[in-house]
This record gives sequence, structure tokens and C-alpha cells, in this order.
Amino acid sequence: MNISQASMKSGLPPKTIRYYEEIGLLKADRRMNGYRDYSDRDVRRLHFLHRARDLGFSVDECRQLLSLYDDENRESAEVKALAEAKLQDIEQRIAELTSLKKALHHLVAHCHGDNRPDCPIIEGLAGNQVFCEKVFG
Amino acid sequence: MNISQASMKSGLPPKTIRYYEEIGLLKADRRMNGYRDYSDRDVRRLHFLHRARDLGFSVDECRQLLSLYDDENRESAEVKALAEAKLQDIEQRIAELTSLKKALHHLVAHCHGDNRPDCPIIEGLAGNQVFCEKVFG
DNA sequence: CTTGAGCTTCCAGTGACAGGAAGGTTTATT
DNA sequence: AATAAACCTTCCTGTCACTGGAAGCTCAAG
Repeated sequence: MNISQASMKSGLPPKTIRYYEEIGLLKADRRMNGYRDYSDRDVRRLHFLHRARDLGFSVDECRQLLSLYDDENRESAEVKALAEAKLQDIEQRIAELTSLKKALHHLVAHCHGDNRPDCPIIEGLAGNQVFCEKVFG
Repeated sequence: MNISQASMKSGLPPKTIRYYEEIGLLKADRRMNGYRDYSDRDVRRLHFLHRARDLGFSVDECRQLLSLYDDENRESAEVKALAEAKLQDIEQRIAELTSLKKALHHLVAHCHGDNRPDCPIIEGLAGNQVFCEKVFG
């Protein structure tokens, strides 16, 4: 099937599919006319990539996952290790964002938000000690 | 002072400071020899940028914040609006990551992780309906 | 036969820098 | 005074994972 069919079935834009081919992630057969030709198996693998990317795996991690996907003799422990590492990444990012959120929330909560110029958010960003102590405790 | 002094005081790498100048965020005076020359005020503004970036504001948002920082007649409501929008962004990102985490955690939890090849993570990524229903309920 | 959709490749741009090369300046040591 | 080390400059490239667009094929329909 043509690339647009593969795109619809896998959920990946054609541009992305070509890009994956360019970086050697998933190469397609070619027809006489030069058009790419995707099999059902290709589509399954594209779909797999789509979901793995959506789950936060980098393209390089997807490369590993795909080779495990293709490997009939894989050990599930290897897959699990990858997934657990990614889980840790995600938890780390959540923790970082949560502390950002807290800090910003503190600042926002202390800003009266009217037409006067004095603003604890600006002071907080400036690193004004007095304001920071007031705001962050 | 030279760029490395400004770097140490503001916490931004020299490369970043030059980049900020290149994109018109904060331009520095020049000495006879072509070296950049930073005042204490410049350092305060660099420091401000550093904290704003750390709090998750994009460079363009930092541009707005910096002009508000410089504006003696700013209205704190304007700053607050920016900060609240950013707060929403952050909450959105946390929500997305949290749902990622859930999905991945489900997959990981159901993988026995031994030397056998059958693996709910791989099946889940492949979109295998049977496995997905088992794993995600 | 023409029109329009679909396919191809290639080039440029995104955000926010980081790394490194080539070369000028300043400072410290010998 | 010579030299070496450290610091500064600009410019170019690379990162990550695409996205947009241009120029030029091919294909299906009317």
C-alpha cells in the first residue's frame, strides 16, 4: 500500500514515516515507479512506533524496542528494564514540574494582580531576598 | 565586567548569554577591544532571565517578563496573567505525564521480566487488543 | 488531454542552546 | 622580552524529532 494508507492505518503522518526511513528506523519496499510500498507487517511496526513514541520513548529507545519487538527470542526482562528506566524518567520530570508548579503557584498567590506596579512575581524572579522569604517562607 | 564574571554572578553560561544577545534579549556594551562589558544592572537582568527560564518560561515569555521587569509603570495584573498561563501549561504537562506514567506502569506491572519472550509491554505497544484489555482493563 | 491528487527528493526552520575551530587580547610566569 | 595560559571574539555545526514548502514526477478520473 502507499504511504498515505500506511499513514492512516498507523496514525503517523507521511512526513514522519519518511523521516523514520531516513534515519534507518523502518525502511520500505519500493515499486517500479519509486513509490514506497508498505505491507501489513510494516504498518504494524509503524503503529508500534507510534504508540511507543506516545508513551514517551525517544526515537532511539524506539529503535531498541522495535528490534525487541521483532526478536522472537527476546527476554522480557530486557523490555521491562527499558520501560522501567523510562518510567523513572517520567517520574523525574513530573517531580521537577511539580516543584516548578509549587514555586510559581506561591508567586501567583501573592500577587494582587491589579494596576499597581509592585509585583511579587517579578520580585521573586529577580531573586529579591526579602520578597522571596515572604513568598516562599 | 567581562562575560565570565557576569556568567558566574547570573548563573548563566557565557554561551547562553551570547545567545541571548544574538536573539536581542539583552545586549551588552562593548569595550575598545571588542569585549562585552556588563554592568551590575545587566547582571541583575541576566539573573532574572535565569530564574524565569528555570521556572519554565519560554525565551519569548522571558522577553515579555523582562520588559515588564524594566517597566516602572507595569501593572501587576499583566505579570500575573503571564504567570497563570504558564501555571496552566505546567499543570497540563503534569497531567499528560501522569497519564503516561499510569499507562507505562500498568504495562511494567504486568511484565514478568524474565528470560521468556512473551511480554505485555511489547504487546501493549503493538496495540494487541487482548493484552491491552487485560492490562488496561 | 487536462486536472488534481498523490508521490518523490531536497532544503530550511523550529527551541534553546552546546561544542569546537580559528584567531585576537590580556595576564602571568619565566 | 618572550612565551604560555587563560580569556575573549565570531562563525559554523549539531542537537531532537519532526514540519513546511518548493520543484518535479506519476497516476486516476472526467
